Amino acid sequence: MASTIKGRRSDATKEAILAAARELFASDGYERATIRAIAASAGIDPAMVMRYFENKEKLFAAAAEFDLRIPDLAGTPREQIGARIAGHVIDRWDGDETLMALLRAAVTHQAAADRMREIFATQLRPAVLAIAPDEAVTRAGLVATQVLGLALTRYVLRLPPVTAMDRDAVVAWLGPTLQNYLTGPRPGHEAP
Amino acid sequence: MASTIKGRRSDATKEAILAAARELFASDGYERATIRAIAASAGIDPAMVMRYFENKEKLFAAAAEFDLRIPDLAGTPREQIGARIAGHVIDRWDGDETLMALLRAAVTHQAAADRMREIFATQLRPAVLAIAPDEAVTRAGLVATQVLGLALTRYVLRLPPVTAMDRDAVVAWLGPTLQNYLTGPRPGHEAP
DNA sequence: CTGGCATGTCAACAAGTGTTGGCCTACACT
DNA sequence: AGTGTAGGCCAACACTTGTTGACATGCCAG
Repeated sequence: MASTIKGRRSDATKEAILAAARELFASDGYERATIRAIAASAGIDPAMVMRYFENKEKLFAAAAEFDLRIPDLAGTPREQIGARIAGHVIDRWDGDETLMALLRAAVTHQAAADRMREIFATQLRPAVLAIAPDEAVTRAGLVATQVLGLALTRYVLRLPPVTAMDRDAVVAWLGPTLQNYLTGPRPGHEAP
Repeated sequence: MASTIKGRRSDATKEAILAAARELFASDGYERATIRAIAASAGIDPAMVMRYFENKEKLFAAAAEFDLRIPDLAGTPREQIGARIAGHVIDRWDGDETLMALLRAAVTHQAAADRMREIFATQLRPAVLAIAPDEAVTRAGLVATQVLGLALTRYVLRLPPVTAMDRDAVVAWLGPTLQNYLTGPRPGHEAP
């Protein structure tokens, strides 16, 4: 039996398939991204895709594995948390098309939407809980509305004024919003 | 020749097709909403759809005609504009599934995304221009990020904490955000 | 009644989909 | 050397899609 020391040759093509899948799921969505196109983009036969990932559903699940990499906010001053998150979102989104694949697919595909909710529940919600235990779940939901709204209009719909904003502008505008959602008073419950 | 006084009988089925199309485009997105399913939902033959609307593309265009019905804000006090818009969004969204059809389709379908940008340019942008001429286009874009983000998380992804918020909570949380985007100072340009 | 047009149905086409099984090739081990 | 096996390709399957053309049915004018 071959040793597992330096990885089998198949691991390379498996990774090539995953890269192609992420790219096509991101640009075309779940249904338009065909197995044949993914295979062609990876330079192999469609049957290979089925060999390594059983079916399209599981291929997507493997390609849509995603870590938000929410930064540790313990060190940052409380009043800068909003800006910090806004900046992080921009940075995280630009380098990785996985989240776009997930977002595009989640809109029409059940499993992708489930995954999105799962990421929310296991990654965003706990992070918010650490910052603002009071009404944490609602606050996390509000952050999601603004952050995903930015992603939708900027990377998917490409609304001109939103794509035109540079990193600094996004941080300057969205920072205060996120700050308020995270640490602002609960409406109707102003501090006395 | 038949008089056009009371509309031809075909207008009824044409409207039935449009209603079914809106419903299926809204719940399934562009590619998953098949002509056959739309026809079945309308209780007629698939060929009828082609007779009345040439092809799927044009059927969608007809079904996705949409008016945001942005209320006239001349009467409302300037500091309540944000809350007013937030409330209007919730109301407008619940009664009409056309916008959901548009949103779901826009994510994977080019023409739908174009339509979305067009609605932004012809309906939202002018309304913002009337309120805040300074930096109006950017402000309109920011409003779009928050409003579409709410729509996405609440009606499409159905993130539990977002669907759990009632109308009042949405207005209370999003109102100030929209207010700031519309009438707040331009970041880095605070009034002296 | 008879023609003609609007309204509708049926069956089929060509293309594209996910998926499968058989076959080939090259390399690692004995 | 021979051989087993992992990696890869080809052709085909069953099915669904948008779309089309031929054929039926009703209704109104003459």
